[in-house]
Amino acid sequence: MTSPIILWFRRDLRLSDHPALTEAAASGRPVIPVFLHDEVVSSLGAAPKWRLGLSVAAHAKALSEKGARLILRRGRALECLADLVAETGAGAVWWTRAYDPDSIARDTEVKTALKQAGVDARSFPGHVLFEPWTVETGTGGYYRVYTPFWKAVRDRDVAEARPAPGRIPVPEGWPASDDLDDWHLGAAMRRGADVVGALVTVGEDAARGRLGAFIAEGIDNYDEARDFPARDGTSNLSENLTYGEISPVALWHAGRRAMQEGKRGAETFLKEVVWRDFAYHLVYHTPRITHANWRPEWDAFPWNTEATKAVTRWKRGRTGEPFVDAAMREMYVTGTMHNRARMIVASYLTKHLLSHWRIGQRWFEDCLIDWDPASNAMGWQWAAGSGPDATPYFRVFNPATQLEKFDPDGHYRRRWIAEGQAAPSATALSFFDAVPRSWGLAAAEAYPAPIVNLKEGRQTALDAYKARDF
DNA sequence: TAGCTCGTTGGACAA
DNA sequence: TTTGTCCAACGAGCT
Repeated sequence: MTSPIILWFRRDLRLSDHPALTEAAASGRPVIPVFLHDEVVSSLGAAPKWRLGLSVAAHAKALSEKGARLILRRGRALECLADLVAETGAGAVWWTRAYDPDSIARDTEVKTALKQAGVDARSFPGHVLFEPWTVETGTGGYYRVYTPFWKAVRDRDVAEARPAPGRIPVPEGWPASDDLDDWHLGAAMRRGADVVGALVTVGEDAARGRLGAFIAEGIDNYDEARDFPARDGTSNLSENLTYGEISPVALWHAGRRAMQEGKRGAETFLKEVVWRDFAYHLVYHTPRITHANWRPEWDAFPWNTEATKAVTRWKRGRTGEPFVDAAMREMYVTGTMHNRARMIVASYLTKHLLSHWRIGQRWFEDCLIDWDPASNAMGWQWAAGSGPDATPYFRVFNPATQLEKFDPDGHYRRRWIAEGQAAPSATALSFFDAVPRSWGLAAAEAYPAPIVNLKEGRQTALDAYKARDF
């Protein structure tokens, strides 16, 4: 059989360690790489959509260097693929599996319809280390707690990452393709692409370089340095993992090798990679986690669901709480936020402001270039207390104490908060360049007083949590 | 099966 | 300044 294989790329924009591509290239049949601006892409937030555009461009370039093309189409996935099958005579449509509910709904529809039409519609692994149905508790259920999950997978064999195919067989002619620029994937990005663009690391080669640098310089001290937001102590690879520019398998083996070489922080790093898998494990087994309280009894909790002034100030980095504001500004300017800072702003929103985690989740979804449906849902529900984690309700992060502990020299604070500084840093000033004029912010203004007294806010939250009647 | 141990990331306060 | 204890109590997962 020599009919072409349509290789439908989604969040797997790489050539190496790509099981579907490897098998397609090895088949000898022509391969038609495709990326669709489909219903799932349409629903992305501003920053992830913009960042996706960069990734797609990089992937198209990488494919062109192999003599192939990335065909772009816009519309519902099933219709686009059915059209492409008809136009090219393709006998197969292959892709890398996704595990979030929206993607599963789309993929199920596609697979069913294509199979009915006699097309070899097939999905492959590649997005996670361990597919959700391959990890089971002793009684055959799914894991709800991370540590047992980690213990269940940490000693598993993971196949080595596969190199990119040396050659990708191409069809005799290429189907028509949209022009990526016409998709305007960055149109909703409020802050200038030039601001964030200078900070992103795009594409498979760059991601691999980033991993190499982290393994060489960062992983040894990762367990300690990762907690300090002003230090460059993390891998920063979430941005690349999100779009599949690098595979979790590549991270796994790099981490394992580092562990064998005695690098101290290697195991902590591996655990973080597995946390990402755990998030996909949860989203697969309990898809409601993306939009509803994982523990339904929390539906009775009196979250504030309104867009209050306090919520607006949280979004705009104007709470008067330096750690919270620095973090929210960091996210607005760079499209990322340090992990510890994510916990702190989430705790502040859901506890001190008693606002619903969905508000924060949506804002993150709009602002983060590394937005990921599984990790974000899990993280927000963990912070709020409604998630699959036995976090006691009295665990309330104190942003002031956290600042003392994890930013003792004030580097993070000064990096992002210009007000009150005689000579503000360029990064702190860049926030005021990035925000819309309608926000009416100026670096020369006084830094706002705290909108919530931390002690009172904590107590209000504790009282509300204690009074919950479930 | 019943019992046991433990739970990513904390805070406040006492000693 | 540092260290220990309590804040509650449940359910996951193991034995």
